[in-house]
Amino acid sequence: MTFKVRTLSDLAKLAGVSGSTASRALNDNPLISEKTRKKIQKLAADHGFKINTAARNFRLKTSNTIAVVIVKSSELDQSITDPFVLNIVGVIAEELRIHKYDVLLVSHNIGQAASLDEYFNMNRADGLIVFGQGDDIEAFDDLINKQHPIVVWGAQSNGNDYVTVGTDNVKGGELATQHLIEQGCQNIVFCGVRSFETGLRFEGYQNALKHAQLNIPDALDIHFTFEDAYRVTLELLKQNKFSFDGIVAASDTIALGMIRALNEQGISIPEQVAIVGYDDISVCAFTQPALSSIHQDTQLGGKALVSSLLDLLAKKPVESIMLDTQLVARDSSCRKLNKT
Amino acid sequence: MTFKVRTLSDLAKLAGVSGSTASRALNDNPLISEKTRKKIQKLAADHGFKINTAARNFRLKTSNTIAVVIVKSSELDQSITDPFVLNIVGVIAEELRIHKYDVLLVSHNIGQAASLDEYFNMNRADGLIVFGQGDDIEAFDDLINKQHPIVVWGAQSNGNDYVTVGTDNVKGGELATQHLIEQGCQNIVFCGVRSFETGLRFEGYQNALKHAQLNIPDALDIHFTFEDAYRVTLELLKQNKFSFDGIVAASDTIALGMIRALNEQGISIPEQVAIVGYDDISVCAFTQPALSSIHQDTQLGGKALVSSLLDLLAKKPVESIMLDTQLVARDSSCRKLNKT
DNA sequence: AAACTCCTTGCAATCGATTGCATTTTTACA
DNA sequence: TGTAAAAATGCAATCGATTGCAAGGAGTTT
Repeated sequence: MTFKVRTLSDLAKLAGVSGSTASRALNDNPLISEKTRKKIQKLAADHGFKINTAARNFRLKTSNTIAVVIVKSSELDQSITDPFVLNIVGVIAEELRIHKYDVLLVSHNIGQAASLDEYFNMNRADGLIVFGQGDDIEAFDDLINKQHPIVVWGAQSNGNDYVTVGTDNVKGGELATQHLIEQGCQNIVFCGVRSFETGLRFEGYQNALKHAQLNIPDALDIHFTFEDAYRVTLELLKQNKFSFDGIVAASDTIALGMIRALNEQGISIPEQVAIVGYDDISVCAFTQPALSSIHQDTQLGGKALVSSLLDLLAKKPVESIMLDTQLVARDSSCRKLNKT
Repeated sequence: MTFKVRTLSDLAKLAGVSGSTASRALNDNPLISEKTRKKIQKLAADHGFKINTAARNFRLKTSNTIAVVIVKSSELDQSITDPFVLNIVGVIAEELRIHKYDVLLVSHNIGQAASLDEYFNMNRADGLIVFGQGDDIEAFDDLINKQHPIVVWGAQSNGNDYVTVGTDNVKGGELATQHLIEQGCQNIVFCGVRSFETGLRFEGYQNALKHAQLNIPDALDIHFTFEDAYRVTLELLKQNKFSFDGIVAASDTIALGMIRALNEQGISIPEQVAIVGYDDISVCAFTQPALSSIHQDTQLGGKALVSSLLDLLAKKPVESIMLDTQLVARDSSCRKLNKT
């Protein structure tokens, strides 16, 4: 029975060489002769020796880790359980695995004292992918130190100098609204709490309404959860304050919660109220009625985030990316128009 | 302008003490006088000094990290994008953050040579939370080294000697099936590819049918995605091979995909076909018809996984946990029964 | 004031892998 | 065979924080 080979020098002793040789051999360094290399590599494999990553990373001042940071703007912010965010995180994890990076999953309260720098100071991550620009873009921007390799999911703000990857939120808002207008809606409401990203969607929504010379009602403040959307909508309906014939929802979760409430109150979709969601999460195609939505591709988005970050890490110049976005029209918004 | 305080000895120099004193001061070690401690802590705060975690972890042979490992049994295994899994991962991340642990998110192909031991050898994780017992329970069990602090989401297998946390899958299968029987279904089919966990659900389903002396049709092999469920169901319907009046789906994603296909073909739910899903993901309450489901509580589950793991790390004795599970009956399965 | 505590602080080794430079071994060529 | 060049290997320092042990200093007791 051989003894347990725990460290590099254990391995070296076993092979009758020095630690340096063993180290270089395992790293396929050509300084070491082919023969010695093979011998040591075989020995390592036979004894199930695995390099101590902690020691290695420490010595090399690297972490081989990318932190995916989900910033919570408030206690009510449920981003970390939103299907869209979780889905894109899944894509990122898979993508980074291919590039041999570890993924650290972190949720960070925007209130907490520390900035995101700590992940670098503490040598916990080589780079950051950040979600959640939230509603206070300046507070958010302060978190980001442009010296470090960071990519943010979202949109460019006026003064920000970090790299972003996201979709065209203004266009998304426009597309959704235009589509409803084309379906004959006259009184279209925007639903979703204000954040930097939803603000842009709201802007697009306003553009479309102005262009069609339609009235712009106050937006409904709804958090990004089924429950809140359901609650708020039901309340309005019961109070007879729901006078809209079209809804642009800031996310699919919101749209689905609203649909539920509308259905319960016997309001037909899309005839009485047409509705378009946002994100195009995978259930959309499978709800009843199927939910029209603005498609944000999680595969594309996740991969773009990763490749931009890898470029930053490689010191290559990186531009922010705005991915295209498009409307996927389904039953929840498509009226069979009678042309009279 | 003060110079950048990067290391502990930078800080020590600045304070005019030795590195050891600085280290102890920051760790609130009572060996150091109150006065010195406060002084150094203030200095650290003022200069934004953060301990280098990599160095610290290396010295202390800890990682302060829990790896959440999602085992893929095959290329078709989409676990990492399944809403239920992602949701519980979100809960775990939040919970571990409270306990000051970092979360490493890993997806691991069951095929790949290395066992899960590597995460310990390489000092990357202090403990593991593992998802995905898959279909080959022996292959899975081989991955788990009982010497290490590991908690698995799922069920106890015959020979396994690791700690599991999960819900009562047999009971879940039974509940769903009994419910459908009570609703008057005579020909109930089980839908979902075979895995260790779904096998147990299938067992419960069989128990209920046997008890009611009903026929047990062959289960339908469907992967855990909307798309596959939709495709398979549509195919059967078109070939007139869909002769069931009740469906027990192994997951909600499967149920939703099937509902979509049934709807499209004009089959009414629950009148012609009643259906119960599994997991009770949050959309269930908001689909149309609302989906009946077997509730698996992600909050409870996530917290139980974490607390069991923390106990293991603290060398406390830990028993596997089987959480209770229950049926949430909604429109997709509740017929207005006419008692004649 | 000597002797003895007790309280603070510093010295130096340690964790395991990597790497610049020095040293030894091998090869090549005159 | 002698010697230079090339190839292979080893020595020892290094990354930054922690900690057992030693040492310095203040205070107390007889």
